[in-house]
Amino acid sequence: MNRREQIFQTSIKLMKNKGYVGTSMRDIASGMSIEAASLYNHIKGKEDILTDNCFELANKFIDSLNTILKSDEKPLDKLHTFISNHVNILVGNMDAAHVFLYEWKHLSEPHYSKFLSMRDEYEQGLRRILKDDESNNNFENSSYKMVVISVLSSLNAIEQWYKPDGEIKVEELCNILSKILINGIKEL
Amino acid sequence: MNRREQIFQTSIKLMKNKGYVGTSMRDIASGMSIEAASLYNHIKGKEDILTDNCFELANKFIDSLNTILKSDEKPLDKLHTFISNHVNILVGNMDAAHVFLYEWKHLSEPHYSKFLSMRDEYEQGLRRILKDDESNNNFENSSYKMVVISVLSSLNAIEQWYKPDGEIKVEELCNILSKILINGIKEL
DNA sequence: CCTACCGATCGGTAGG
DNA sequence: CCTACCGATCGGTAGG
Repeated sequence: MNRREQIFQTSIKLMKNKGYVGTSMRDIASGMSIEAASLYNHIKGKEDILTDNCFELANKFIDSLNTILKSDEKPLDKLHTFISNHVNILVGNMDAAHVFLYEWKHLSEPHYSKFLSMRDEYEQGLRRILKDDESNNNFENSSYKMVVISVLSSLNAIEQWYKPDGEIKVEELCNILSKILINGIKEL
Repeated sequence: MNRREQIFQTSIKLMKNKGYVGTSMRDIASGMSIEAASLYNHIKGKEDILTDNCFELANKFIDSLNTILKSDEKPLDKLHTFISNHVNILVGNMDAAHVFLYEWKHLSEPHYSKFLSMRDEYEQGLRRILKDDESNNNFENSSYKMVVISVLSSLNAIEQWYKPDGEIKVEELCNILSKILINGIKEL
């Protein structure tokens, strides 16, 4: 891991606890036992950290979505794959996911707008998958936004409680969440 | 509404968009067309705003919980009431709820610890209600934390998409969410 | 409710 | 990677 990646990892951990604005370059430097000025040999500025982190994850989610949309799986299988991919991205990037989920609003333009449009693309993708699954195409149009956000919120909540070293394995996690969510919406 | 309440309302709206740390006393003053120094005639400091907001909502949730726990409703009805109360508190305080949900980590001690213990109390209360409902007492002990947080996250997501003036009414919202969540967990 | 101001800290730069 | 430093802004106070 190079110096730049070390700075990112240190920053993300601090920002998870103190927020993006509440984490100073001196906090980050101190966490790496160097001076704040030295950070600028590896990154252009504080915003680099937030921007790179947010889009690295956003790209992973969008890549996953596009792979699913292009595949020839059956709709219900697509939904399973979507959930599984989403969970795996989160679990594989717990600290980064927290900053991605809760600090993106501090992105400056044009990143802010770009991020929002990627999030929208992702939500529309899940909506597409849900609509193609005929086992629940009987709920009203106005409910889709709610269902999509509810499902994503439940999945994203993993970041709040899941311990990668705990007793629950990732596969088990995917299975339980798939059951809860698919049962929940199929009879709407 | 007195001056203090106006300051709170202005602050909460700003903090929803820019975060607690990212919102300065000068931002708040500017939003009220006064000088920053004048704010201190009505509040002791910036922390007042966050602390009061977080505990006002925390108390509403805990009060709702205690009323339900003391009632003699059947377990499944308690669950319905819990969901309905939770949704109504959120919908009745959309801006405040956002700050409550995402800015509490900037609380200083002893408020920070107090807040966490209240959140824990609320989660344990929902766990109690779920356990007493025999229609889903068949899922494993280790799943409760996950189920509790998933349910709360889905409910809290309302704050992200619900428009109080939109086509979906609060009662309808409670009904749909009850269905999704109770269907989702009953077959676990 | 204001003017005037405080020490502390911010992100970042110059220069080595 | 450091020392030394910049202008801007922070939360907050004194005094009226």
